[in-house]
Amino acid sequence: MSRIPANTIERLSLYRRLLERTADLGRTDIYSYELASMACVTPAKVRRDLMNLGCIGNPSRGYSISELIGNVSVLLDSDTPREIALVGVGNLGRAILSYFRGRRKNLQISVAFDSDRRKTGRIIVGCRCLSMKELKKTITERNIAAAILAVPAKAAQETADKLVEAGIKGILNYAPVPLRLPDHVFAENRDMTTALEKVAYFAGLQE
Amino acid sequence: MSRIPANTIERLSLYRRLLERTADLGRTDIYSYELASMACVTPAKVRRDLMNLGCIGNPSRGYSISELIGNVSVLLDSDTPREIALVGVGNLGRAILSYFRGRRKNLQISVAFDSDRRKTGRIIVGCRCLSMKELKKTITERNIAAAILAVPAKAAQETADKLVEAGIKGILNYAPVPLRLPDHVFAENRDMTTALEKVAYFAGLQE
DNA sequence: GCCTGTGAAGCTATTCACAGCT
DNA sequence: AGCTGTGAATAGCTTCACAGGC
Repeated sequence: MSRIPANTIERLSLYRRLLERTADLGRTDIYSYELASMACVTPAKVRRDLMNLGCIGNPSRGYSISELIGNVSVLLDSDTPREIALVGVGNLGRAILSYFRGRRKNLQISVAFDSDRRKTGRIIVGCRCLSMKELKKTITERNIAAAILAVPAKAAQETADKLVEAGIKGILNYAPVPLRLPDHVFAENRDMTTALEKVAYFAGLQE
Repeated sequence: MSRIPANTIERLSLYRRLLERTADLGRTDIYSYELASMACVTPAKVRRDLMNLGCIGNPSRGYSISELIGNVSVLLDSDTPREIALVGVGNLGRAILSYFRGRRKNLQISVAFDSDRRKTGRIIVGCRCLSMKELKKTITERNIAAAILAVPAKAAQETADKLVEAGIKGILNYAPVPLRLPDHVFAENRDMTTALEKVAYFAGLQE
């Protein structure tokens, strides 16, 4: 499989959602400048992304929407629906559960873990919550490759270590600390404090 | 003001938190490789970042922690405490409110807005929630420069337009759609769907 | 004429590598 | 000896710009 830039992967995820909406409107083809306008990026970027995806367009009709959606899906969706694990069912964890509830079926949070006895064994926002003791066995047996980490900062590293030990290959990290992980585990950090400080900084620059 | 890369700004936010913890342990100086290890980045990156910050280190002692924290604070904190507005007090909005509650005083969510009558006029997670009608006046009068957008996808663009009209200069966008904004308004998109699909993709690559 | 596909150029961020300092 | 500061090299991403197709 050829090398597709991470930024392109992110945009392909967005394109797919935009294209699904466009297809629902009855459109069958789309020009790069139209998709660019919807995604708020440049047409050149769209064409380069679609080239990386392996799609070819037609100068008179643009790109086939169904072909684009299909190719993105081949790339982003596993053939078998992917299970995702959530660790940490606090305020943020619950918001994440409700956010993903009923979205793309190919990518569902299918199990959650928390150390709080009052949460374990229950179903929270439609998701079974298990204890931390059950984490390794569950993730290993169900062959879960990706997890969302929504635990407090001080528990983040030890929790990440458990996930790695269980065989996790990717972590979406909402804790405000970086994770020390082996090279073969992918991490995406979504620290809110950093994001807010960045926005405040750039908001202040143009006064 | 010289041009500091966005990635450096993000790391400086992280460095500051790590350095505050280190200072609490009684340390007064730190080497680039130590800070790099804590932040999970390379020492060269740390040195380059600190150079951009305008800090100079000493080969025998490293960098003065208090000087680093001071310089980051000059850069990231306004002289007057910044107010942040939150728009959308659903599950995610409330999680964000509770996350930032009691953190860095210089950067506090001081007002929230929602279109739901049952929420407006009340105090939710310690934050006054006002109606959308009060948005423009409140943000303009209090000169709020940055906002967090946590509304459903279909309300995102119109809400962003209202924020821009009120004079907002930066938006932290949690809605799963891109925002069409004038050039002078900074946006940081934190779409969870994209983030999760990216992690799932890269988690799948190393199997 | 207006679109796509893409080599080449341009830009930005990261890393190398080493002189200079203590 | 071991660190910092930084020019230069590298890598990665984006944009240009234009040949080619409908």
